Amino acid sequence: MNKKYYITTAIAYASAKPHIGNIYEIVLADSIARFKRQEGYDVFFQTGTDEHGQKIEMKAEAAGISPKEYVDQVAGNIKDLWDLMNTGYDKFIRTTDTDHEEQVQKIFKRLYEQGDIYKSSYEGMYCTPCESFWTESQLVDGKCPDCGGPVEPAKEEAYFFRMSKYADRLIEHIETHPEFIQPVSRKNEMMNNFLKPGLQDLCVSRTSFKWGIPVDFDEKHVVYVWLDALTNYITGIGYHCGEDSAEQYQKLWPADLHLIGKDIVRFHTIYWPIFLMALDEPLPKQIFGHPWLLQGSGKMSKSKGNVIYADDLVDIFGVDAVRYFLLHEMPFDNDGVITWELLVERINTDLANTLGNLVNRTISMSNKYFAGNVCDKGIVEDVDAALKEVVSATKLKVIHKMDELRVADALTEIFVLFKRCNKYIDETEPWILAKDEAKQERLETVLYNLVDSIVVGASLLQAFMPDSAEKIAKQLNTELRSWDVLDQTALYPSNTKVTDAPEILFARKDLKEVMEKVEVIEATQAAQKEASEEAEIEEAVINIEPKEEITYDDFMKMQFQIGEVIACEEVKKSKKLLCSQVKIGNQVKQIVSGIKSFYSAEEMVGKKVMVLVNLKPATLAGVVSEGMLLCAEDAEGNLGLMVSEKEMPSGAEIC
RNA sequence: GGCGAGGUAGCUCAGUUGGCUAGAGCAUACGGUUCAUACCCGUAGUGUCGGGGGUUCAAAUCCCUUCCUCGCUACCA
Repeated sequence: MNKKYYITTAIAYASAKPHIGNIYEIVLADSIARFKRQEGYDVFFQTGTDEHGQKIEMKAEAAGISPKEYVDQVAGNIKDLWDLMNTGYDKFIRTTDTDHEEQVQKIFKRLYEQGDIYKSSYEGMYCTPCESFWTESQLVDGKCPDCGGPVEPAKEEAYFFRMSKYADRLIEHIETHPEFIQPVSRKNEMMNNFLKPGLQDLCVSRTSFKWGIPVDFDEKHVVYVWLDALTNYITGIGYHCGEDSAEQYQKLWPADLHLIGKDIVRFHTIYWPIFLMALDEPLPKQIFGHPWLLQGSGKMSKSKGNVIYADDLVDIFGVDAVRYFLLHEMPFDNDGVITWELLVERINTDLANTLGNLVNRTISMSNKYFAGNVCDKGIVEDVDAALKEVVSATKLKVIHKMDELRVADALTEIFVLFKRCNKYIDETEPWILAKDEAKQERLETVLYNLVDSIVVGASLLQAFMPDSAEKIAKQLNTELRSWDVLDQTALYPSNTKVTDAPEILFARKDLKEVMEKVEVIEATQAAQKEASEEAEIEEAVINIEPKEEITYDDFMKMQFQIGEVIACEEVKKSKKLLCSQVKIGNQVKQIVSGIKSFYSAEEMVGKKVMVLVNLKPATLAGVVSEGMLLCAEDAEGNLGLMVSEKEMPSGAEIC
């Protein structure tokens, strides 16, 4: 029986249409899966969607439909995109699948019963989109350290997972399995920032929203998104909590590779392994946190309006060209860049010139000289050996690169083969042979060698560009070769007739024409963005969790006054802090605030702002702060200083 | 502030344990060729290997120092 290979992608969050950066992951996973399959592994490739959480609940509400209707829609879109990219996954799991939900409930209960999960309460700042609680000290600029969005104070009864119990075992595992976290720089980050300082218990339930998997023995609670989402890797293949798991699970688990974005490395390399330890299941063999695909100068985001979507790319360039670009341009541990210029350049030079033109010229010559008949006449010359050497050695080179997940390098190796073919044409000069009656058989042999080599190259290309590989084989009227003979040559059946009407595999693109199409796309996007912004303005209110009621006396404890900023400078050791000298009545207080990204030190001077005066002084980044400047915060976390509606003197009490 | 990664041809990067004239791809220039999607083949480059100092017969490669970029993380009343 063949060795199994279980590969997964992260499940996509079903809140919006994935952009090209998200598509990278599925294409990468697909290529690895296809490659392993080609190598003879019994591959299982799982992907899917993460469909619970407050953010989806809110989006659905805004759209006026139920959360389930909402995620059905988005999950459908995501699946369509995956299919558009020609990805051959074996299972598309959705966290709203009933069998998944059922298992998550069982898992939660089991962990609770064995004491790994305990009930307590949580008090802190909550970030809705991330569904995460943060301590005041974790906040960045008063905002969510993950997404930079606004947080609001919240307290809730919650279940916690005893992470600390398993921390030592995890540290040991990571240290004895250097391949576990890839690339290694991620491993250092996890060890230094989370594991070594001491792992905190993780809150694993929520009561603040309903759209999640209910905790079946405590209905107020729904299961925290990560415990829900991460377990998809086992529930999707038939893990049965507390009883015998399906045969499929026995065969496939542990996973050979979890392919994820570098932003969720923490959840996959710390929480997920610990959940598995608690369930007494083996850990996945490897977790690869791939880099991002950036557009031009910065990370793509909808708010910047610079999002490139896969379907637009496919419209212009075709599926395989986009796959090629994604796989080729993404380096191993740095972020990659995507621009229209690069896209056009890459596709023209590699796909149209090197590969497409090679196939085309070879077929044309076969037709022109021998009516399409390709025959091995066995008239060998020295140059043939050099070609064959490269062709037969490529397979091994590709294997080496793929073993290290260096997909881009593997592709490069295959293109070395095609380039060698082009060189071979120059060396043998078929058009000169054609003029010499005596050289006809040599010419036939040359063309045979070319066709044979191209078939090898196309077969190697299959995992990365399945359609194109197939098309090439079809034009050469043959089948792609099986993996075990890809280090051999001269297997093309002699006397085969190639197509007499070679189709252009990859058309050269004119940058100008492409940019014209891009302008149309961007205009459409801008229009959509404007429309959605208008819609947002109408609903641009912010609801925060109500705090506990206070008495008038409580209120009177706080002293608010108007203060005039008379001097302000940046706090050197900090990225976000401004240090202001604020004149309040006759005294001057030094106040540090995290508003550097919204106000410059210069523009602060002269402002009359609202100050909480009697706050206990504290030291921030080595600077004493004797109060607090009050700000309002919008949905994006932007801060606006509170100022009086009428001109008021410094020191005026606010009551 | 802590931890980590990195600064090498115009661009993207490779450079094993220090060793011959520092490499590849793309872009550029020139030459060749015409079967082909104005394509292919060849040649040529240019680089203070971030700056400074040191070890060594010899350093992009080791040590020290300094500047810059990036990632994670902390503080941000």
